[in-house]
Amino acid sequence: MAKGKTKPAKEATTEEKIKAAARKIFTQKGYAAARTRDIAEEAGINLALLNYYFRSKERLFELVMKENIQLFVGNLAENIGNNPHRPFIEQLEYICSSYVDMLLEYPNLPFFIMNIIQSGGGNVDINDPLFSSVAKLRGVFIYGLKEEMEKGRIKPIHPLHFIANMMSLIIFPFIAKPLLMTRVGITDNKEFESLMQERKKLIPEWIRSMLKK
Amino acid sequence: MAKGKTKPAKEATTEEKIKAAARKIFTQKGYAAARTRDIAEEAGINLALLNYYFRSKERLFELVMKENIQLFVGNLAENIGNNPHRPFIEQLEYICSSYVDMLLEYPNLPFFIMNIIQSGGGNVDINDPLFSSVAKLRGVFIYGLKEEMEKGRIKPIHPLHFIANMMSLIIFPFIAKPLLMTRVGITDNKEFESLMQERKKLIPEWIRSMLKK
DNA sequence: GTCTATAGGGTGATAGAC
DNA sequence: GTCTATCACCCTATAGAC
Repeated sequence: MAKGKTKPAKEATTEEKIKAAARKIFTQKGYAAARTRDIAEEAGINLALLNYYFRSKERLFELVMKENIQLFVGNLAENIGNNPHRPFIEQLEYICSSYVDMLLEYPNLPFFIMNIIQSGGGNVDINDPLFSSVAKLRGVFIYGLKEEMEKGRIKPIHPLHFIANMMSLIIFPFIAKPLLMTRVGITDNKEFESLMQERKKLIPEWIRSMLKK
Repeated sequence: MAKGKTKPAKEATTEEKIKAAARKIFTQKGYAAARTRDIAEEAGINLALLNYYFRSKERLFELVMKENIQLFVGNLAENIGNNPHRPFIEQLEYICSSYVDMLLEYPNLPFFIMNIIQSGGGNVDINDPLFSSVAKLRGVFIYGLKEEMEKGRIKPIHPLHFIANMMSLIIFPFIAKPLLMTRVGITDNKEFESLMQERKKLIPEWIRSMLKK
């Protein structure tokens, strides 16, 4: 049973170490600024091994990229898609909460995504199935929004404004973190994180008040 | 009068052409991904000339960077600073309007700034005088916010949340433009721009409703 | 000032020993 | 599988002719 080529998954295998290091470096610096030597060093292995396991820098990047995109939109879209009948306001609360949690764990993800959107590393198609898994989110979530509008429960708003506002309030602080902190005079990282925790509750409230008639 | 070493500024001088090309390429791709060859080609000149006028890629970048940062925070902060007694709500409206206008003209600026914040090209000190010219904005603007809170005219809010929300709503849509457009099914650039125009009025309204007691 | 040619250094990738 | 050594290429920067 514990035979076969695949390892017992006890300790981190070399391949996994490289991938982990690649995720860290790529996510931190983007494709162009990241050097394979950095990744090798971070993984504590030789540069040649990187090309032994993964054929090239670009292949390695695309691997990391797809996993990052999955993180960024996949799980979320799936959860939304699986609960299509949850009340609109609860969907909203759920999204904010789980997204902020995810970003607290991977704070560099927004920069990474932004970087590839702007025409970053590997040949990214923004219409990739991965990205368009968000279509599910759009379908369900925007449908809920329109329903609320039609029933006259909220102020009319263009879907793009709504989506933009929600994403902005959730994601942007993580991108602008250094600027925000110096601007407001915060130096402690813990303080920033606890403020982000606050936003999990605050953002839905803010959005609700925006939509109030 | 029209003598001296400096040109009559009739046609674009070579130096200016290079700088313009550099701004375009650097702003679009960031420091690491930009190649001096791209810049030279964009400027329609030989690569050697780039090093003749500006000593190195890094010097050229720092030049562009400082001008971009100036664009991003300078003029705004100055205007705010020069009208410290304008009513709070008018400050807010003015900021949104002029910032969106500026971003419509330089839509890649947010990407550029975020890129150097994340540890981009030249040795950027985020406590640079240029950045801290924003201190002026902070000083005046946050003061206005606190005053409103003390007078009980708005709901209490942490200054970071307030600044973050304002910046988010203004800036983020320009960063996420491609994603937003596919998500909502917009293909025409003009439509996106006119939606951004709408936001000049909408954002202050949204923020006001957030702060309403 | 502007060009061609090339130096100099770094980066991704591979050959080959172990 | 893992390493050392090295190649081939690309990119920045400069030398030198015009």
